[in-house]
Amino acid sequence: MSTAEETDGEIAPWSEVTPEAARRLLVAAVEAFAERGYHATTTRDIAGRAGMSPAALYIHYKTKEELLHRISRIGHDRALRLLETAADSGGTASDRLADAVRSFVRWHAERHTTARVVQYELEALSEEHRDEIVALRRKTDAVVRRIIGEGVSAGEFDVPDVPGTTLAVLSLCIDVARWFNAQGSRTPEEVGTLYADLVLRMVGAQK
Amino acid sequence: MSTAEETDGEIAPWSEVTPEAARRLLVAAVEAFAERGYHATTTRDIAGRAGMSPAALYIHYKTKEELLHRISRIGHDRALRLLETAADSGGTASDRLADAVRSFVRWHAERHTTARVVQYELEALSEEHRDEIVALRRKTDAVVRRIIGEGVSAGEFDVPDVPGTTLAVLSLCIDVARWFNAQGSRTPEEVGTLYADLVLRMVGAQK
DNA sequence: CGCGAACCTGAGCAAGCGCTTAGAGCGTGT
DNA sequence: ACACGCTCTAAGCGCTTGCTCAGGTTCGCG
Repeated sequence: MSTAEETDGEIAPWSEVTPEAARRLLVAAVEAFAERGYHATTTRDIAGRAGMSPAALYIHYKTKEELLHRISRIGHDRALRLLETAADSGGTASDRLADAVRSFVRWHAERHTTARVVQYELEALSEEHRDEIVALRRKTDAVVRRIIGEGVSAGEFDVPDVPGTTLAVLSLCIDVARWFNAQGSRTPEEVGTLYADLVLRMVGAQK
Repeated sequence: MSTAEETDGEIAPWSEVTPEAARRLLVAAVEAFAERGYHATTTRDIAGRAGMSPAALYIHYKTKEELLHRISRIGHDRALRLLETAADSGGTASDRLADAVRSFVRWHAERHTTARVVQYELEALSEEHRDEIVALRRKTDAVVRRIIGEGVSAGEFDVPDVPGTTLAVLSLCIDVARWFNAQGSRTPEEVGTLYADLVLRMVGAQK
């Protein structure tokens, strides 16, 4: 019926999570958190989806919150790496910004289940864990701001308010996780391309 | 210490909610839902904030979910009216789109507490209630799409993908509720102005 | 004054929550 | 052969949850 590897219609990149039972629990938690939200999800539901008893969860994770933290941590790491790869590739600022937006958006669409948890359940984290995640988000922000700043310096972009525009660009991309529907008519690829174009317009990139 | 009327630093527009005790409960619920989320909020917390016993809540509302529905309904009505007012005012499509975005964004920033509940707690609603709210959202979408469509017809805008761009514009505005911070450096007015400019760029409006 | 309606509280119920514990099953090293 | 460590379960503990209900207070109105 459902293999542990198949979620969101693609191979789930949870290979770093071992052993296999811990990964199954984590994937189940992602699905449950995305569907109902962290607080509305019970540990019994998570364990059930993973085909285990409720107690099995606590062999691999100390608390329900630790599960959320692990998910959030891995997701943020992945998203940040996507952006950094695009930012460090060669090409003009326009190329790099378009690349960054395209891959960032594609990730949020393809893996919207994960992204929803990663982006919208921050407040359910403990204080220390939230601080750690917020630091990752600031890095994300810095990467995009740098690209836009370089585009302005190079005369490629026309942006009166760099921090504000950075915020808007990231906000636009992140919100894809909220509305994207796999049953909808747009593929992640299409949304990525559309958004890259829109963002280039926002920064007044030369054609 | 805290009057019932003062929330978000402005006069709360909950005047349609009577009697006063029901309004106090509703305002308390908005605050609590915005802070912790619907599922993490207890009826005891809501009643406590309103200075009442837990049982008092059930004199004015049948369930906790009814409270959420009332909040969501009123909020969506208000947001939709803001957009319609801007859409029906005279002027070019650019003027109307800028107006719509500015007031819509300003509302999401000024009343981000309410907006957060309105925009991010849809899934906690019962099926019928959610259907009702989704219908309002479709209306919202239609208003913005109409403005953009008219701008394209008039030759004011250059938009290859009208539905996609509409989605992106609304998504951008709505997400303000998530990140806006009253303690931050930007006023709702400033964010509205910035966003109106960004959106005009997105639709390729003539300068 | 007295009556009824509207409003609110204290106490608490049934259900469900996160999490714990005792112990069973089983593959592995010696 | 056997003890060990790892994984998992059945049962359930203590607590909190949404919600109820019997009863008290307050008020407008005759």
